[in-house]
Amino acid sequence: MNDKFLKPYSPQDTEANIYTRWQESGFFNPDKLPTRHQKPFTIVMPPPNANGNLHVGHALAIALEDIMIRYKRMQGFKTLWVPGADHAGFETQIVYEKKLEKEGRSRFKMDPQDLYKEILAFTLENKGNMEAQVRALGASCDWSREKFTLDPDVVAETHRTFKKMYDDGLVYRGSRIVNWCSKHATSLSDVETESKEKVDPFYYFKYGPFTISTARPETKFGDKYVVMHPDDKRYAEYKHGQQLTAEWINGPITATIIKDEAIDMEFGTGVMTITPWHDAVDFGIAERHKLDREQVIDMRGKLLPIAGEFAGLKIAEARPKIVEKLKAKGLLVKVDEKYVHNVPVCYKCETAIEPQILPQWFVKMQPLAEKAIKSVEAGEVVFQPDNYRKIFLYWMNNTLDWNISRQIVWGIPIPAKICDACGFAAPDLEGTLTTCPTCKSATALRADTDTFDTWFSSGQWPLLSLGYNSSKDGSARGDCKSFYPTDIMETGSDLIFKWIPRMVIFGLYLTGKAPFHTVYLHGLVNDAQGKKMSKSKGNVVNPTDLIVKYGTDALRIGLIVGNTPGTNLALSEDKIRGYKNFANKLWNISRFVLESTSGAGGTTAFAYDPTFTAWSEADKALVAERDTLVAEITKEMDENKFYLVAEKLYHYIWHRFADIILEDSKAILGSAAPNAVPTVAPSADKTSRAQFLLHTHRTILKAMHPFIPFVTEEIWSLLPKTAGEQTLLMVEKWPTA
RNA sequence: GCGCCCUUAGCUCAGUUGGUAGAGCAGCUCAUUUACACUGAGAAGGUCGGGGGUUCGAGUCCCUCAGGGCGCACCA
Repeated sequence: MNDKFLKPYSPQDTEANIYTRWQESGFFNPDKLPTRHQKPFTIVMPPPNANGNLHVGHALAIALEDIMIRYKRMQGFKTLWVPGADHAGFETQIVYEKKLEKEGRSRFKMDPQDLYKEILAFTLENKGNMEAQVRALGASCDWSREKFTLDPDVVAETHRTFKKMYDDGLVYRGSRIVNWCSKHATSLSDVETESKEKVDPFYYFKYGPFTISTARPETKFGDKYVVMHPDDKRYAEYKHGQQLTAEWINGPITATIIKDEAIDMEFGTGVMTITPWHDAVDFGIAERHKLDREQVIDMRGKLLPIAGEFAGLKIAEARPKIVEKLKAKGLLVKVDEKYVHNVPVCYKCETAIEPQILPQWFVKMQPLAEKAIKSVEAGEVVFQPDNYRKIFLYWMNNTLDWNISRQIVWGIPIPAKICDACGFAAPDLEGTLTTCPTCKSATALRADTDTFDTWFSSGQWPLLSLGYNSSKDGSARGDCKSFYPTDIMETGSDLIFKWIPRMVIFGLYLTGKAPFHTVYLHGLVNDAQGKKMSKSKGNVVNPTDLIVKYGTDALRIGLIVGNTPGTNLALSEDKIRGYKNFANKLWNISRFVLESTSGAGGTTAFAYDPTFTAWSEADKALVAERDTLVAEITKEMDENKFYLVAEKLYHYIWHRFADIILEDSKAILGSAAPNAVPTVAPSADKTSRAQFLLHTHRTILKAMHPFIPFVTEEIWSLLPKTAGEQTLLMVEKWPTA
């Protein structure tokens, strides 16, 4: 028996060495696996943001994906787990802007190219840091295939997709209302906004013969359309298109009556004026009736000249002054001081979103969403847990065209030319357009300075990370040839909107195949009381700290047990400490098994015999019990019920194998070795029990390996091997009953 | 407003097609030069949120109420 067993198991002295051994074996790379590994099994890692440290949610994701991969690898699949790093466009730019702010700098005063270079350096530094943390978690991913979301081939392929979609009529440039964050000075997609409850005064004003109401008087300068429901009997005397004069903020205005069903007759007075430039509903009404639209607020949140004496003021300052003026003119009817409503805010800075009409690139969603719905309804993609299927379908049935232009530098540039003279806009991948094809102007034609929404490229990630290349249609397409479609997409449940639908859409659009057959969604990792971790509450748990204290194995299994897909997990340090004890228990079990089956002076009394079947009566029952367990957990592994498997194995190993079977074995096997220098043959009962311990010990190590890879691999390395056994446990066969 | 999820032992959670309630942690009582104190043995602890229904039988299926969480929403 190896002397290492004389000391307690030390994860700190073991894990890094084991990881090196795995990496040097080459087995993370599917092409280097032994020949029994033929059928591909693929997971693409959701690339962690390369802008900071991993949090404990990442640790859960890595643990889950690694369990899936290690299990399948042991079963003989040709496993590929593609690691990645995300430049995370908008998110990283915000992290960097905060850093600039602390240094008293601002991106608005910087040359965009310098800013890009600085963020790139920052990201590359964090990328290395992030990768080291992924390794520390034991991830058996193929680093030789690692992809960064700004790698040149990723950028080139994203550009080609943009062009293809434009050619197919699925991408267009349009002046539509978008979500504008005036702090970050960029537009945002609908999933990048949140709604927040606000209490504001709600004003009622006289507008010609009507009383209208609003929470935003500062947008009302240009309002010249009065809208009411066509069925509203109160206003039946007014006809659609009829004109009338109304006294308004800066003098009389000619107003036009519009009848539209978007109006809620129950709300307010049932009459409103519209501001199409700064309100999505109003924009919709204006679109339907082809009405004029005028900008009132500029891109930094200040009033434009249309506001007359109020021009140049910020919204917050202007609002009370405008109300004051209307009151003085006798147009203020009443004010509800406490009007509760939800306003959209930027999901990062909580600045109120100012809708603006901007020329941007949009993806036409409906035809793409229809394909995704069909695919999911046909069962080509299944969700774990199943209720996310409903959420997915609801989302796909209610799509709006997707704005993919961002006014930030950190991202993939949009390869397009825009003509400021005639409005021409089209992709120009090679940069060959120098004069506008429509109006022939050379001076008005410029390159688009915007970048893509990160999700435009991330949505293609299963393809991009596998080297998909649409320009070589029909020929070799990198790893996509053998590994696409992938098998499982494991990610956080919050990405059910932001990411999953886009991957399904792009996969179907570009290849006709959904990018994965299973979506496994994990929940949030909360603190021990089930409260969300946040910096302000001070309850954030850093995975690296836990690894240092308890070892990666303890952290991994602590994150898995009691964690069902889709539901949040309460993580307590006690739990992880308990699993550190478990790793040590396994260590001592190994020591006992080796000691009690080996002879004195290093001779082996009982060598592991894989073909042994002459079980004693007592051991037959134990073999049957173990085989039942193996059959159960194999089924549960196939169903991705890792929480059940981990718990069952834990219970069997500790409370059956160690507490009962090992204790009983002491009496059967005698004090230590049966006979160092055998004078009589060991009894049949002794042989049977010794073989049972040796067999079951190996079964336990193999079955636990996906969950606690380090300690099981370390123990495996200390076992005397029999012919046919692999040097590394990671490529041993998964046990069979 | 619409939708989804949750409510089971002190705490955190399991409980597969309906068939006599489970685990981990904490707590309690003992034991202890043991493979292992990173330990063992034992006991205790729940009318499964309330009410109603279906059924021979409901933690599980249906209805309803209450509490908690989350998501979506263009009532100006």
